[in-house]
Amino acid sequence: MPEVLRSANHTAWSPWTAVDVSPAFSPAALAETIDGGQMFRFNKDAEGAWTGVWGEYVARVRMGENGVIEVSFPKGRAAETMPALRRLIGLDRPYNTYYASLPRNIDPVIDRAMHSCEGLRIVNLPLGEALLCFLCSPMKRIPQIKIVLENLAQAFGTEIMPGVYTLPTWEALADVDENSLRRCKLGYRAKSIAGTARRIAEDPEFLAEVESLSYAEARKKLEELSGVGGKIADCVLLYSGVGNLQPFPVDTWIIKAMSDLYGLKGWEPEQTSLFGRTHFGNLAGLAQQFLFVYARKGGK
DNA sequence: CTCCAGGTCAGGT
DNA sequence: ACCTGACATGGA
Repeated sequence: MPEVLRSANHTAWSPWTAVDVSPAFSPAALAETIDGGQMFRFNKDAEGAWTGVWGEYVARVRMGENGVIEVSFPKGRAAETMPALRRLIGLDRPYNTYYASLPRNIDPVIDRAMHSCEGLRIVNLPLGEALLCFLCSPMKRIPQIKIVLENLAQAFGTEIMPGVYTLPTWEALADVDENSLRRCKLGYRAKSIAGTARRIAEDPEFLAEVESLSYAEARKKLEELSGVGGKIADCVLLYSGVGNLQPFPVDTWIIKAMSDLYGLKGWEPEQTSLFGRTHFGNLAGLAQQFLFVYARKGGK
């Protein structure tokens, strides 16, 4: 974590402001929403507050009294950052309705998973940023993904506050060779990022087109990119909001959860993803996130 | 030392 | 259509 963020800098940040939302975040839900594998750019400090960067925005978030979250912004930036943060973590979405629409009455597994993380939301990152983040993700633990992305931000992003860097744009990455990417500890994923940067440079409307397509078509289009298979395409679409809440990303944790909790022994990822979308309908991505959290906590 | 991690792809049946 | 190994890096 950058030094400037480690110690409270009262001149740089607005006072903490309570944001009352419904449903309320449980502490677990807040942690899982902003720092549980949907996003990788929020870091927790010694006081328990997270500081995060997305797009050109920076914000701090913490759990306040009585389960009400509190937020703080760079001084003078509250007016534009508050609505951006609300969009990022889904505060203006009807999650009470979403929760009531999941099949918890007929499915005790999803009911238990939802109880374990009351208030969980799905984030809405900029599409290009979600793509970059999940291209760094295969065969890495979440802490390692966060380190690699911080390396990329410091090497090729923009410093928008002392010690705070945005992720590089795809335009910026198009000018970076694969070996320079490897120095950010990307390993073999450097090739995917270089290839994707090249494709987007040749076809500047690529991401705008993805945003205009249906979920199924958008998924297919993203899979044209190097390093993007079904799982990463689903993560990119889910955590950017482009696929609404339909995508059901299937990783090793979801394979384990669906095998252990739903009896889908030996099912392939594509089969499992279709099962999720069929069983949970157009909120499959939200159900997936509850199951992901539940599986990682060992079913507690 | 060995094993595995929010997978994908190329190269073989 | 399926199956298999390779792919970088770091932590347990």
